[in-house]
Amino acid sequence: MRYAEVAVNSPGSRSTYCYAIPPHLEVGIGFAVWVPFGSRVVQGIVVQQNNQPSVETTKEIAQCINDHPLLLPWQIELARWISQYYLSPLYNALALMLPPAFRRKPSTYFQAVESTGDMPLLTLEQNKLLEFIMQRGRVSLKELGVGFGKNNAQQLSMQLLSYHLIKRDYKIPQASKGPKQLAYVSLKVSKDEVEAELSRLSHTRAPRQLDVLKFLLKQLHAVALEELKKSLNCSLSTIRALERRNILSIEMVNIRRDPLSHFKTATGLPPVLASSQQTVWEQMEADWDSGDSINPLVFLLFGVTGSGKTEIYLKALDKVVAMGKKGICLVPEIALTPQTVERFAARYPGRVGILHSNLSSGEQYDEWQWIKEGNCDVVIGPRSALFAPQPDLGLIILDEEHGQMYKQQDRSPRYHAREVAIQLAQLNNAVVILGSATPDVASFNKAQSGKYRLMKLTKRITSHVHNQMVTRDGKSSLPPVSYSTQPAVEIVDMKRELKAGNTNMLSRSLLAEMRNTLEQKDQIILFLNRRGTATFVQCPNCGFVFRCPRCSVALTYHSQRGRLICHHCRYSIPVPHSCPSCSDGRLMFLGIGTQKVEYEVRRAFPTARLLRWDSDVTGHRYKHEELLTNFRAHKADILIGTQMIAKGLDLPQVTLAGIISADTSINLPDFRAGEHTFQLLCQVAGRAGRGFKAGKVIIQTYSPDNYAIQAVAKHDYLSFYRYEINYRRQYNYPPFSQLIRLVYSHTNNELCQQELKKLSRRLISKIQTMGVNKLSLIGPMPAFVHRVRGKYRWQLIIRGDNPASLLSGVTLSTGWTVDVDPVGVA
DNA sequence: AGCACGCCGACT
DNA sequence: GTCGGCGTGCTC
Repeated sequence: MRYAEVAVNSPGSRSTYCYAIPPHLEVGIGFAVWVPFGSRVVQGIVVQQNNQPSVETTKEIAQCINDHPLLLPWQIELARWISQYYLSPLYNALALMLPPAFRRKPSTYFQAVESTGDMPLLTLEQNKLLEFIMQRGRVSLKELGVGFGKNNAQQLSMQLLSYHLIKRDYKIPQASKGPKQLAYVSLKVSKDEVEAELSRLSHTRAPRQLDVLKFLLKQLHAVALEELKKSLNCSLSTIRALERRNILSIEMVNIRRDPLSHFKTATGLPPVLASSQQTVWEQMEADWDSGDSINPLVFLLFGVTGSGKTEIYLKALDKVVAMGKKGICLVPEIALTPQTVERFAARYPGRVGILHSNLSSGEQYDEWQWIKEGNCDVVIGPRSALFAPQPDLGLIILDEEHGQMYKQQDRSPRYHAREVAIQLAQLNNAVVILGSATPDVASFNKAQSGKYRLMKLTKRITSHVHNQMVTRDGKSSLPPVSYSTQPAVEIVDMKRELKAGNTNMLSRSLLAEMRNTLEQKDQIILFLNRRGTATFVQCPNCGFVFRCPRCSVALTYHSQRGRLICHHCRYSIPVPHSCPSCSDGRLMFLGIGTQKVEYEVRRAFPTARLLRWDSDVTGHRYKHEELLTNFRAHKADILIGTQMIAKGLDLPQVTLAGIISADTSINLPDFRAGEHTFQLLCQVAGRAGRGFKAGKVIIQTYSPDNYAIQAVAKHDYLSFYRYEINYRRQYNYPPFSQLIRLVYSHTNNELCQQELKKLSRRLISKIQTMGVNKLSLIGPMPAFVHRVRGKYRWQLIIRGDNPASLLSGVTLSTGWTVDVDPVGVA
């Protein structure tokens, strides 16, 4: 007998379970299988095979899900690393690499059994259920739940099962997603035979059949059945009649639902590299080719916005493809980076794969399969695209490597795409390129210490992306590459503005620059990181603030819907007329949001055309692209938006970027607040002056002396970095230590605190017995978002060289989540 | 995730 | 005295 170690799809199962492999099953490492687990049947992945069982009693693997292994050994190895590093169940890590729509849930069925011995005494309800089952023959648990109540049906059936009056089996649903198929019609006989048929038909009363044959004769390829019916306005029976006589055939053909089909891709020629790019590329190639390089070879491509990083990515991809290998390119958010996709698609027409959750599950399935078959030279997508089944992986690119989106926050495994990418590259002997204008402080630190190769692109190249889209004949010439200067940045002290009597959220400087820009017929973007007209509603008399009863965060006023909305759980109430606490009717709508800015701008510039872009603009898949296209086509003068407008947009006609308030992000209770502010402001600032005209940036703030804001004004990453890295060293924050965040969530706040205290005490005593280990605890404290969906959240952070060591042997009860290398305050 | 076991409050 | 709530622990 052979045995398999199986990672099963059941939360909390940290490692694997041992199952016997029945002789008739062809099972090996990487196979997906159905296994009995407790009273259920669950999906599992075979990660190891042995001749001896690892436990005394084993069950047998029920069934294989596929007739071939789904995962390769190196993928299992990668999953093991993720599981170990991020302290997540192995199955969760493996699940990252499984095909889309792999997940299935079997349903339980019951059948009555011929009773052999004495009938045990049954309760009334048990009898009723048994009779129901006997009547129907085979009944699903779900059906029983409808008639008897879910819990009741569960219990009763278990009782009957223990009396051996009924038996249980499972029905595994069909794989939900297969390739999409379309019916195609093609002629089955030679041209001469068709001609003969035509003349025969012309004597009969079958003009429709005649039309169909004539139409098909003119076609070179098979015609989609629907298309044929539509263009000839004929019915299926007409076509069927011809099929019956073997003149034509109807066949199902696999269709690839191409998510790039809506892109009008013109083939692009590689442009001549600017000398700054050339220098960097030569250096990279030298490192790359000098075989003795470390594995994996990681480049940190540090280049200001508009310095031409994408062209370097394409060069690297060219090189990898020339070696017969393929690449993966990660972007922080695919919906917001259509330009990157366009650039790759233009250079590799038909050879670009796209994977992201906005695709329908059918599209995801097709794309996954398409990639697995080796059809894509590069796969572009968000962090999950890292697990695309790209064969012969030679290159992994992380664009905007500092992006917070690269960390999976909401569910286990809470992995960071950068770290996993490096691990993945090591397993495949691939090269990693981390690109950023404002690298993660930890990444830059690694580059400084020589763990990564630092490549600098310091010069800004005037945008020539649009001219680069030349036609297929490639005759149009490229404009000469030129360099442009960084935009001038002005910091406006809003305290002074207030003292001068301007209570408007738009400072005098900003208004003046906006007027100027509009006169020049240039474009403006205004950046703000909040949404809603007012952040919160407060009573001027007693100070009461409207808060979400479940999440404890202030409710946000949305004028369009006329409601106060909780941004965490979508709880909402109609706009109140008076204070519920003191009945005062003079409620204040405080704070600023994109809608409020829009209002103010309209008042100041009534004739300017405005576009507003915030997270309210969602719903449609291509809404973002549409909005961007409109703005780029200069159909509006001013774009007002949140976070989203900061992300890698190339808007050549924008010459003014205004940051309404830099303070929101800088005051967040997070050790990375400075870094995030710097990165955000740099990105916004980078939007101005990407074309041939010089740009201008205005930052409004109440803390004009803050180091991050000062560094943005000087376009000086290095001075920011030096300040930041000293601060991190001084307070022993990453990269000088590692953090693990433990969050406990429960409906009872007191219980939460107790649980935290319990664990905290236990960990403290463990630190003492382990000896001085440079380990410390931060907390317990309420999580930044203290209450979500009716549950309170408290957290405890372990800080040290190896915080995971403190958790070995510690089993956390349900309600705990573990986040290794947490980011943000979420 | 389910499902069973086990320990404390409101009912006949 | 029991029914039933949920906190806890286990599943090869």
